[in-house]
Formats: sequence, structure tokens, C-alpha cells
Amino acid sequence: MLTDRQQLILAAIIYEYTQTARAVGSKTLHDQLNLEFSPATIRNEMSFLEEAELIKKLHTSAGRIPSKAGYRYYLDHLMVADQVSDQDVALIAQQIRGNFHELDDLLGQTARQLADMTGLTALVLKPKAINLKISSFQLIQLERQQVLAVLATSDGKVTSQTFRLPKEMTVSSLTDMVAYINAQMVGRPVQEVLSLMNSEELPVTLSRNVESPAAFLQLFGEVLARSVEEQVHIGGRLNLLEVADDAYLNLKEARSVLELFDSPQAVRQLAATQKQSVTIRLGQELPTTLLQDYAILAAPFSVGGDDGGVIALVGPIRMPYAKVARLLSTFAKALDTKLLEYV
Amino acid sequence: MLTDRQQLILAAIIYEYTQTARAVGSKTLHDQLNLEFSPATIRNEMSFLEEAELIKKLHTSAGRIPSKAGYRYYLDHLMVADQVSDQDVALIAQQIRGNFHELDDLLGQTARQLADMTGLTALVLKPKAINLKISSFQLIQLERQQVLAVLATSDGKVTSQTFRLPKEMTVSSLTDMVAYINAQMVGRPVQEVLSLMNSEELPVTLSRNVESPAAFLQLFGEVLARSVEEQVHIGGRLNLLEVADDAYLNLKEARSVLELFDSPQAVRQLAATQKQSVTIRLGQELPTTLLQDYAILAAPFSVGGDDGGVIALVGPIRMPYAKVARLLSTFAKALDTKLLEYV
DNA sequence: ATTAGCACTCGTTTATAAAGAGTGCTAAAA
DNA sequence: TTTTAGCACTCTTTATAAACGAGTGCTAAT
Repeated sequence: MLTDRQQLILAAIIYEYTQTARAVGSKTLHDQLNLEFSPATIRNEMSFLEEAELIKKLHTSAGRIPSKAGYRYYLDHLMVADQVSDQDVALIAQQIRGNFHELDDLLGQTARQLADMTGLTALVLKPKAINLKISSFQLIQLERQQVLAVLATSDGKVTSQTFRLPKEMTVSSLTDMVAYINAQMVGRPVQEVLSLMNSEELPVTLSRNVESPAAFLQLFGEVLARSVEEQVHIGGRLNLLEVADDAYLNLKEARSVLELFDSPQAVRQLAATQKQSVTIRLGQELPTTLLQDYAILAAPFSVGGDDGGVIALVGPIRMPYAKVARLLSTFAKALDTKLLEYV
Repeated sequence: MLTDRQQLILAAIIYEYTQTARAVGSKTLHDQLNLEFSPATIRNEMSFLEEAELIKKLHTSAGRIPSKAGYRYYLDHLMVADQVSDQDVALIAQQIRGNFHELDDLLGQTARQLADMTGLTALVLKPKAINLKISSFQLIQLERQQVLAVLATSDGKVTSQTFRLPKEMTVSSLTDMVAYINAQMVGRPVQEVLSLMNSEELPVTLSRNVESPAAFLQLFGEVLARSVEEQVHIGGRLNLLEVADDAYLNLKEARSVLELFDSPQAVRQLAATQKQSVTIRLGQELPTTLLQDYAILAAPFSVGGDDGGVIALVGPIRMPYAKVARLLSTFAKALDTKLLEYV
């Protein structure tokens, strides 16, 4: 257990280091923060903190920097959430309140805005849409056997796919069934319809309406599946380059980190969180060694009752956690309320 | 005018430098390429070439590297186009021949493939689609006054937009007009229809069918306009980072270059070309100072008779032009034939 | 016209020294 | 017992100088 003074000093070191990016020494700390005990005392406490592996030296005669364990301790015990300025709250609310036809537009815009405000990289994962409902399903004939299937869902998204009808089939032979689908399925959750399709029930019903339902079912299923595909929005990707403390960066590392964020699966894995509030992971706690020098803050949100949405921030371990965490949770809350509209 | 030997030496310097990324000296050049004249002779010729500003020294006692004018001379007079290996031609043809529902999928895939094969950044600009035809236009009612407009075009693309009907209007009141549009407009070029709309003609006709055509026309126009929006595909964006000769790169520069390619307008401007074959521009010939150390190769292609498509490559000035130029024109040709399908 | 020879240049590497920031320890002060 | 002043010591950073080496330009010989 750390004494109050030790905690104070640890927090001070993290504060200083976060600001200046330089190892902080006892004298600097004393002068900078007007502490009422001497550099020598600070040195003594520092060697205790170092013993506890909460801070470390880059070399024998250097000042201290926080270790990853030190950040961890800080996050778990010392951090006091910054107040988000009223101005910022207003800004966030205003932006998010805007009118977006499509949920994806809103989420993309949110990611961009969060990235801008923090200077970090923002991730927004749309949840698996359990409650997403079918708004309409239509077939549109393009030419001869070319048909366009269009599925609209309650989040405003339109999924479409062209396909070729088997020779003997005409579009009009399908209209009954399209009508049936619209009568029966509109307003029902996509996921529910998908499971209906697996459970023989729908196929049986359909076969009364269509001669060869198999091909059609496959098409319908494909479009349904694509409409609930999980999607990832990223804002401020290039902020990932701002890890280095100097003006030059390692080409290979920079490339691999940026490449990592080109893979939606990888991003999804990175941002995953179970907790109900902001979760912070850093360095070796992250699932990839590529991000040893990064930290990720993640907060859940829900879309119209569906759980599983995540809004997250990625940045260098040395970052102003208090401020950033607070901003993130403000965004998460704003999304939570706004997204009740997209049921 | 350069003598044959001077040309030979200039080409040799460019070759060596392209391979090794190091200033090339007279002795190295002699040894490396088994030239039948001595280093001293080479030195004499070199000082002539330097006088002509085709090559330069980084400092007094260093070897020579090509100047931008040197590259220019090489490109204009000396470059012999490499043969693309049959294997590569086959690969390209095979990939492009694949079946793509949407033109944009094909172009995106092409950009990625070209980038992979060259290690550079590939740009593909879809031409202003003069001949793009309307395949179908439909309205789909979502709920009460929410309507989804869907426009399918001959390139396989589906453009959709939700909008809200004025209170007094019902979807069914529009069906006549949708039928009219499909009867009259399907198969006609989007651009033609757009100009019809500006020229009062269509509005007049429509007003016979709809009570308040203004709002509807605006919607139709918007969707039409979006369907012919020019689009840019980029492959291998991160290859832009591979300019530096060493393992470290300048953060600021790297960022601004990558940011540049986030703007479709900027990309479009960069790739613009009038010529009928591969155009190569480098350094100060490019429209932005950000790309002083880059070269751009651009080749036109057409989509079903529409001119204005461009496929381009961006990379460091020091690159194997012969090989890369040849690959690019192979791609352009492959696209030209393939795209006859998307009329 | 070509080439061997050689002095000269200038960036790069290696070596050495001085400066500076910060520590750890000891002994005195509180 | 806790805190602090003092000081020697460590290790990076910066500065200075010397040795190295790739490559040039010029001159004189081929």
C-alpha cells in the first residue's frame, strides 16, 4: 500500500511526464509543483516507488518515468475524472443531435468528431443489430433476367444486390412472395427472420408461394445477412502516427500499426469491452504486441436497446487519461440517448 | 545534345541509383556494369552531364545522383519500356476478367492489385459517366411519410435516399409518375436526363402527372446527381510511406502526404491527364509542393465509350519507371476492353 | 581521346573530453 | 524517527578533434 505522499508523488510524476514527455527528476518535480517537502525526500519516495515497479529510470542517472504498472495504479486508484467543459458538452450534443438519415452516417461523424477533439484515433463499433427491423423488401427488374433486390432496415440503411433469375423464372412470378414478405416480415427484427429461415418454418410457408424457393431464399438470406453486417467506423486514423516523442518515426512500425486498423476484425477485437463504463487497457494488456506503446479506452453504448456497441479511443500510453476518459464517456452517453431514435 | 556514351552513362547512373539508392561514383559504375572505358573517362563525361544539370552531387566529394531534369531526359529519350512478363499479363487479365456486379467493385479491386504488383500507390478515377444509363427508378414506402427512392444505373450501382413526403401527399399519388419515368427514362443516359430537367422540358411533362412536382423533381435530381458522382479508388495508400531511403521518416511530411490522399478532389487533380498514353510527371511538375519527391504516372481508359477515366501510380521519384510504366499501360488496356461490358 | 596517378575535399566514423541533469548515500538537523 | 543538505558518482548529451574513405578534378603520360 502506498502512503498518501507516495500517491501524490506518483500522480505528480505522471502529470509532469504527460505534459513534457521527459523523464522527471526530484528537483524539477519540487520546483514545478511547489511541493512542501524537499527534493531529497522526493528522492527517497521515488526509490520506494521504483522498488514497487511503479516508476522506472531509463538509465542510472536519469529522472523517472511511469512504468506501465504505474499507469495502471494511477488509473485504478488515483485518477480523478476531469470535468468536461460545458462548452464541449454542448458541442457534442449539438453535433450528435443533427439529422442523419442513416445510422452509419451518424456513427462515422461521431468517430471523426471524437478524434478531432482528442487528437487520438476514435473507433465506433455498431452493435450486432438484434432489434434491427425490416422496413421493406422489394425486387426491381433491371433487364431480362437481371433483378435487383433491395432491403431497407429501420436504421435507414439500404442493402441491395443484383442477381440473375433462372431462365424459366419471371419477376412477376415472385411478386406474390414479395408481397407476402412485406406483409409478414416488415417490422420484425432481422435476426428473428434469419432464424426463421434456418428453422424450416419460413421455407415451408414460402414454398406455397414460389415454385423454386431455394434460390430465392438464398438471395433473401444473403441480403438479410449483409444488412446486419457489423460495421466499424474510424476517425483520425493518422493520429496513430503521433506516438513518437520526436519528429521521426519508425517506418515499419508506423506501417504495421496503420495496417492493423485497416482490418475491421482486428479493430473489433481491440475495442471489445464488457464493462458498463469506460475500460482502459494499455501495453501488454492489449491483444496485440503491435500496440505495446498504446492504450485503448473503450465505452459501451446501445442502439435502441441492442447492446454491444462500443466507442473507443486509441492513443499513446502517455496521454491525459482523465480528460480523455471523461470526453469518451460523454460521447457514449450522448449516443445512448440519440440512438433511441433508431429502433 | 548528348553523345551516345553520355546517354549510356546517364542511363547507367539512373539504373544504379534506382537499384541501390546511393550516389554512384565513377569507379562503382565502371566495376558494376563492366563498361569498356575507364573511371577517368566516366568522370569526364559525368562532369559534362553535371554541367548540363542532368546529374548532381550531394556534396563536393560525393558520387552523382540524377537530378529531376536528368529523370526527365531519361523518361523522354532513353527509357525502353520493359516487357511485362506473360505471367503478369495473364494474372492481370484473369483478375480483371472476374465477375463484378458493380463497376466500382472492379475498379477498387484493380487499384489494389496494381498497388500490390508495383509496391506503389494506385489511383483509379472513374470517368464522368456520360453514357451511364438509368436501369430503374423506384419509390419504396417505409412508413407513413417516409419514402425510399432507389435508382439503379447500368454500371450496377444502386443509389438510394430516404426522404419525407409532404403531409398531403401519398406514395400512391406518385406511382403514375414513377411509371412514367420508367417508361420514358430507362435506358437513357443519366446526363441527358439531368439536362432535360434543367431545360424545363421534363418539368412541364411531369406537372401533368403530379400535383406538386417541384419537391419530387428535386429529389429525383439529387439521386440522379449522386449516381454519377465521380469516384476515386485508391490502393496501397500506405506505400506512400516508402519514400524515405532510411528506416525513419518525417512525421509531419508523412502525415500531410497521407492526408492529401484522403481528399478525392485532390486525388482527382493529381491524376488528371489528357494524353492517350502513359504520362509521367515528377517533382515540381506536380500541382502540389507536398509531392516534390514523388512522381506520378497516369494513363487514360474509357468506360463503355466514356472518356475521362484515369488509372495512375504514385511513388518516389526514384523508381523503376520502365517496368512500372509498362505495367500501368497493361492495366489500362485490360480495363479498356473489360469495361465495354458496363455500357 | 583516353587513362593512370595523385592531391584534395568533405561526409562519416571513432575517440576523447567537458558539461549537465539526476541519483544514492551519509551525516546533520528537526 | 523523519527530513534534508551536501557531495561524490553515473551516465547521457554535447562539443572537439582526429582518422578514414569514397569520390572528385586536374595533370601528365599513353
